[in-house]
Amino acid sequence: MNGVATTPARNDPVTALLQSAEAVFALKGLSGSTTAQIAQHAGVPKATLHYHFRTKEMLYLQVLQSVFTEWYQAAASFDQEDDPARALAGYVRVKMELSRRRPKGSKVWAQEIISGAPHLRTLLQGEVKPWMDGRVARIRQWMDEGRIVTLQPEILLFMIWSVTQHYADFESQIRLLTGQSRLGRDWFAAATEEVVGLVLRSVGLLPGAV
Amino acid sequence: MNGVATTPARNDPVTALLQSAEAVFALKGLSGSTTAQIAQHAGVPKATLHYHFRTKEMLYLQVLQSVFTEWYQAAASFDQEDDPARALAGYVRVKMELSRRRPKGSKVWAQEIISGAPHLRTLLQGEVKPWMDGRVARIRQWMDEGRIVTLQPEILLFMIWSVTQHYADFESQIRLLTGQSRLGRDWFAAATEEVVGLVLRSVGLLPGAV
DNA sequence: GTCTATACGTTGATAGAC
DNA sequence: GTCTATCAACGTATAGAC
Repeated sequence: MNGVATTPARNDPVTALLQSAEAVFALKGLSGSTTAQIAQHAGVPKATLHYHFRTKEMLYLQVLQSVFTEWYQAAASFDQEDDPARALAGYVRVKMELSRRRPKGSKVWAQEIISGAPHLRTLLQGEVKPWMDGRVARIRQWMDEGRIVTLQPEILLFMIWSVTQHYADFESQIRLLTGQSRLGRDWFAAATEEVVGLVLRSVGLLPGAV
Repeated sequence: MNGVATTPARNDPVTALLQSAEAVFALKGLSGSTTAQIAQHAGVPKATLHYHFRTKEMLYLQVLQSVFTEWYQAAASFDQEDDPARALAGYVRVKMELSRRRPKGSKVWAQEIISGAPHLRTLLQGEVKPWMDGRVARIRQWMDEGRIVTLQPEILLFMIWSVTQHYADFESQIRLLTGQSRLGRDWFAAATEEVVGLVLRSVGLLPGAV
């Protein structure tokens, strides 16, 4: 192909097309990607793509939806702990693991948001917003109980999202600046624990060294 | 135009084209943007674009270079203070201010990185990397002197970049989740101080509430 | 369900008048 | 320097054979 790392195509053309679409959309976004690229990457003719997904946009929406579903399930880890340190650390670790395991999905999401989120408006308002409001209430309770410092809860969530997704979205920059050919599992594990420490200290958990 | 907020065109076609290019590239990236869109947004015929910038890619490179130059100058604030709290707080404030003032430039940069940074390889290795190495040395010194907690310095820089640029790149998501039609100056100022607090606490500066 | 062939609009870039 | 007109290449999507 053309700059797109080849992924072995599954026998199932739908699965192969979804995977290939995620890879191609991650590199060029919706409007910059072509159905020819996606089809070639999946090892099927263009017409097969248009048979299973009526339009390029339909395929794109399915990729976005799939990424969101996985993120949404991962977010459940936030609620499984009462202790703020455990809840936040767990959430950060899950998000970092998703950045490592599915960086292309994160990149598709990021480019859609950067482009003004025209295809995510309803998803953000209908599903992400209510989830966030619930988490905001919990964070506020921790603050009221004096368990974490007082701040605008949304800002904390934005920090966690931006820092963890950075390791997926800006992976090429990180690689170039740290001189790695790819972000391996060990490096990622070490970075994850550093990020956990940063996040916990940032809300006043963990003792500072000063 | 088509989803692109109209910016009044300058009399100077080159300036108008650079501004319009930044706006259009921010929405669609290099391959998703068309010279027709950029020219129309600037209020000039396509041929005028190709007269002043030989190819679409040349125009794109000038936008990227311009964004980098501004970021690089802003980064000087990092060195003007010996005290880590002042240095870090100042750097965060400058980066947040740039996210507010020039969000489109940040978005162009972000999409280029997400796409694998094919046009930024030399810039990142030749200019950003050396700058980072210098800053890493300073951070390490602060750690050795026990003024901040011990961590991988690069991770701290990545956090500052991701958190501050998030307010430019993911602005549409933030707007939808916080119910604002745009991120105004006052909201941004408040968010900036929250972020400053998060960053300072994350390295053990500022007392935690716990 | 899968493919080849193709319709038909859009694209980057230029030619050439002013 | 600026514009209108134009072109060859490429884009999405479909028709219709197997």
